[in-house]
Amino acid sequence: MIDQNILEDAGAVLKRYQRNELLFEEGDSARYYYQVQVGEVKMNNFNDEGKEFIQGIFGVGKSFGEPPLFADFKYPANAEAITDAKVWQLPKNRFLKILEENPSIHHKFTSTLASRLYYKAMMVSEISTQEPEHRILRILDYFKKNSDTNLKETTLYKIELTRQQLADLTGLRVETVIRAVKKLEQKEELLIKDRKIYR
Amino acid sequence: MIDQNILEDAGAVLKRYQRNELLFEEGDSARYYYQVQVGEVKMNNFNDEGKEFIQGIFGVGKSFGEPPLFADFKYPANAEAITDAKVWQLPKNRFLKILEENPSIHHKFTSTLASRLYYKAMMVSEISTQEPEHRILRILDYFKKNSDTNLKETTLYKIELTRQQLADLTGLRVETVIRAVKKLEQKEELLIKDRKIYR
DNA sequence: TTGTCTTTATGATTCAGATCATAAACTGTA
DNA sequence: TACAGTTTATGATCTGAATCATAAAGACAA
Repeated sequence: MIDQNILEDAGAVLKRYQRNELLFEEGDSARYYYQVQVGEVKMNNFNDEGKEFIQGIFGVGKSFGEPPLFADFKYPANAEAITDAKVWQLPKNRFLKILEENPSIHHKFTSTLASRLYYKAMMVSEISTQEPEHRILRILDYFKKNSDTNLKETTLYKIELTRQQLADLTGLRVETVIRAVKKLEQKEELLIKDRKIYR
Repeated sequence: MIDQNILEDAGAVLKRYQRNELLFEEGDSARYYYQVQVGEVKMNNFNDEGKEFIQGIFGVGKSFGEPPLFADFKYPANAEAITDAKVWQLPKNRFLKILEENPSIHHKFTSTLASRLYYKAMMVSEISTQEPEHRILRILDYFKKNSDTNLKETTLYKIELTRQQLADLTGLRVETVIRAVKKLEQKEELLIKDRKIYR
């Protein structure tokens, strides 16, 4: 995340998007740095049959879609507003200039990329070798650990994801997630209250 | 990749490993920067039933295991020598000092991380939504495109991976890879000569 | 309060890829 | 040149998650 004042000074524009609106598509050239001011944005892929896979969900203060600004490739996924949103948009060259002039900001982005690699390494390994219940617990724990609200390990964390989103994040089907979540509730690995999952 | 002279000046040590020897394990703290001088190293995970997933294969000149040096987390996977190998090993703080003092090197690593994110985003999406043949073609094309030997798109590229490695990279079983590869040969999407795959 | 959309729920059936079993082809080496 | 280990190959069977079908519960707006 880059400080709002720095963004404005560099000439960033605050764009509005409606729920379900696309910010960019898989295969597009990367021309801007994006940072969420209000709302939520997801990055996703669709296969030939229309099955969705969610690469990541980005909330307030989070940036996304930077990798192609650092290396030379097209977007590997789409970006879509999950809710109505306001998103800072800064041209690539100005973004890179900020990094050049601020080694500490550059370092923070390197660190962000490293964390995302960690998440992806975890997910790809889970998806390719682990069963549904295992995958779901893993991602729940990841979201809990990386939530902004700093809570102890023992306190319950409310998962702000639908069963469908959990499915699209873990490569499962929504029915499978529903059934797995119920089993996990029976095993007391999680709690369901008002249809919401707590872990 | 960091220039050998810079590595030596910074006090890097060239370590020897035998085929199948472990360099570090999942869960270990990251204390060194690693760069392959001779041979090949893979990073992998095993699930409870012992099924392997290969996160990446790193040949001569390639570095690996840097992400936890930038952010604060444990290794998400093991590192194992595929062949007898010599690997540069440089303590974390000296590695970070090199980056601080050489913005261009820092930028190159950011770019490397971005490329790896691209690979992982591709693989996780493929594995979660695509069929075996599709997955295999995707990874073959990726290896072809990223091979050191610069060849045209039309020339044949020899895949230096066993069926088992392809399976462990794509989350499939070796029998499934063998069968899928044969089908792809029939469809003339690839060529098999002396059991080797060409694409 | 009616109607539309989204989300969660549940049972029945199907099927692709995993698993199991077995062996041939090749590689390296003692 | 025999032998142990690795890699590729192939058929038979199994199984867990996908798929299909259907509906109830909740959210939201008109």
